[in-house]
Amino acid sequence: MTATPAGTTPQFDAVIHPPPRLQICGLLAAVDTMEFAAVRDQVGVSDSVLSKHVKQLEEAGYARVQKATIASRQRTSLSLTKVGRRAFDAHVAELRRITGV
Amino acid sequence: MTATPAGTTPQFDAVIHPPPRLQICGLLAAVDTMEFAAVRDQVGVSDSVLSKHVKQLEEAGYARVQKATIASRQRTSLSLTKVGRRAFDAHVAELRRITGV
DNA sequence: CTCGTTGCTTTCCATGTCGGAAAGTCTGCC
DNA sequence: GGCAGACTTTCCGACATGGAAAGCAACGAG
Repeated sequence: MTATPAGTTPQFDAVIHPPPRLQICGLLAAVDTMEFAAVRDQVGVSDSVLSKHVKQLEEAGYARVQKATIASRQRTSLSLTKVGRRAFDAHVAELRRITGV
Repeated sequence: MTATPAGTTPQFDAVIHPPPRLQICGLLAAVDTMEFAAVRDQVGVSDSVLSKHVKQLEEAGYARVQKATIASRQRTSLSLTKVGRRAFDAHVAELRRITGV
């Protein structure tokens, strides 16, 4: 077994790599949960585009979408799953390896 | 002016980001020059694919292709230009920012 | 109860990018 | 002149992406 510094086995992940999704994961990795609108604004994409990317992360089992109706307003919050967090960390480790940190 | 730690202004670069090119740049950034065949093998792509990616890096002014006939063998060596090196560093800085190092 | 609005989702579509396969180019050797 | 080596370019078919617009569900207003 090849031990890796951070404890993560570097692994390139095509689902995470594309710019918009790398950003989404980066944002979600820093928090527990973030609202759809906040992510959309931070990433700078349209509703439809964010929705589509989140869907891909969901299908990969990396993200979770929680809908709630709070104060009679629809609130959709996003978060990374445990698996997603690991995949993200592994991908980042791989990027570091590739870019020769 | 927003100063950046490493002295590089983070800047996402779409020419560098795609996996194959990120790898190529990563390899070239670590050396002065590397031979075409060596890069091809490290990156794990075919001649044609490497050739096409290198061409894109060349057109962006990031890579240099030097052909020489040494010992009656064609030797094509690749290297990053100063601009390419800066772009790569800036892109890596941006990746770090996004992935929240 | 019906309508308009908010907040996403899904569909449609026009581009773009990618990689594999195959043909092409260039150079030196036989 | 013909052939091999080392890339290059061309020709696709397969996807991936984003913008625009139509869909939907849940309210609040009238």
